[in-house]
Amino acid sequence: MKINAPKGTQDILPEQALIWQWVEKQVREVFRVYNYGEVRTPIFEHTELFARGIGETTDIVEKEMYTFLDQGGRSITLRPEGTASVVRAFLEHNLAAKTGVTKLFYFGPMFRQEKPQAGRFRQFHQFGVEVLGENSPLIDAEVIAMATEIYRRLGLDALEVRLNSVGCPVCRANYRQALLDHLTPRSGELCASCQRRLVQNPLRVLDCKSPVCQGITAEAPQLDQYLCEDCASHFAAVRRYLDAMGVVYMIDSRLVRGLDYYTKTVFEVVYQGLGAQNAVCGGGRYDGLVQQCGGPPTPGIGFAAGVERLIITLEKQGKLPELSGAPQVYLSVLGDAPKLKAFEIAQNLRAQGIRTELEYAGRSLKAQMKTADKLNAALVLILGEDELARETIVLRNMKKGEQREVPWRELVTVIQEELG
RNA sequence: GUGGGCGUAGCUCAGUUGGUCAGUAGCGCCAGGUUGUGGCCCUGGAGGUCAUGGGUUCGAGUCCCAUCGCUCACCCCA
Repeated sequence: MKINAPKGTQDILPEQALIWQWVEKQVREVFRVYNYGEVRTPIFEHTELFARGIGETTDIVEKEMYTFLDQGGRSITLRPEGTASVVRAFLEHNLAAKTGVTKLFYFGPMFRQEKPQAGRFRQFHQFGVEVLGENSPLIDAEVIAMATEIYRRLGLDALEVRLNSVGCPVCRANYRQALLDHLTPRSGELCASCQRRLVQNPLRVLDCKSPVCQGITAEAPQLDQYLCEDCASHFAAVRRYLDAMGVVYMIDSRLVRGLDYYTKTVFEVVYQGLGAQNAVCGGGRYDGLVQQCGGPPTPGIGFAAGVERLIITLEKQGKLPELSGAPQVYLSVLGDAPKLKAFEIAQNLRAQGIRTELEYAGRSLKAQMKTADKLNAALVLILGEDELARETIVLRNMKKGEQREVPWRELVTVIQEELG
């Protein structure tokens, strides 16, 4: 029986991997200039971390986690997101003591047991940042600007930044009550899922796609009218800074993200061309999370961006870069006698940093040339018995279709010239 | 977890109302047309239990059911 990759997972083959490497390089460069340090946390954690950090009643914790008992009977969970782990590491190593503000980024796989669809996988990859210990709205604006900078750098356009504020626990509670007062009398008209949301997380009714529910919530009180003075002025400052930096965004008062820990600023970057799963990046402020994870009161803000969705967007926009995995040199060998010498030459070229492929099987020259052509090798070297006797090798420039015989000792220099 | 669509060679797919239907198809792969030379062209070749298991029928890739897989959407999210 043939074994396939588990549902919702995928192999990234060499050709695709070039794109991944390129994306990762660009992303890392942005993080570098913004002075973020990388943190690599385990991909599994004690289940309790996510339960407490993300929120017991979120969909992620309730039904999407890969959880199992290890040999010692401890409950372990494959991380469904990055923030909880980063906060855990931040506290565990007391990073707050090292600098006033801690700016971290991560890049790696996440796991959620959902039914796969376009742009959604069970193992998917995110990069993201977390800033811990900074209250200033300036950092909110910087984090959002940095996210847009990444997409700009990758050449993407037509992305939209959606921005909102969900307030703090105090003003959100007030709003929640006001919303309940408005919705409860009309609960019978809401769609089935919203009737459930009304009990579990009323704010989520706001971003229901059902026209009926949208109609009802259109007349509902607006969250921004309930923000307390601190939250309102923070939100205003964030917008002011974004305006000043020239970041284009739209206020989306229905934007209420699904994770419990968000406070004040929330935002998403979406690309409409992606279908139902159109968010390429989501984040916000989480001023209560560190404390909830057992640390001192510490403000935090961050975002997470999906790599698969980013690459799909690149594809849809035709922005994939031209990347080559071709060898620079293909070394053809004719007959048995030159084999060892050919291997020596190949090893020498590799030591010089020249990407070199070697014929292993001893096929006909024609077959070897075809392979070299297929691999898109820039140069082909041919070593047969004649060349072996003369201590030379034939060097063929595949693009020009020209070739000449080169003494072994000049080979590296000549190749470097040919490769430009 | 719920619903829709799909499942024929490595890939992209033909395959007519069930009766040589298993394709001379394209690309790819291998070999040959050159004794030591690619891209174009020509010739030949390998490769499929038509996802799997039942059923209907004289007869099923073609109809029905189930299972599995893929896919899209809902839920939710990156």
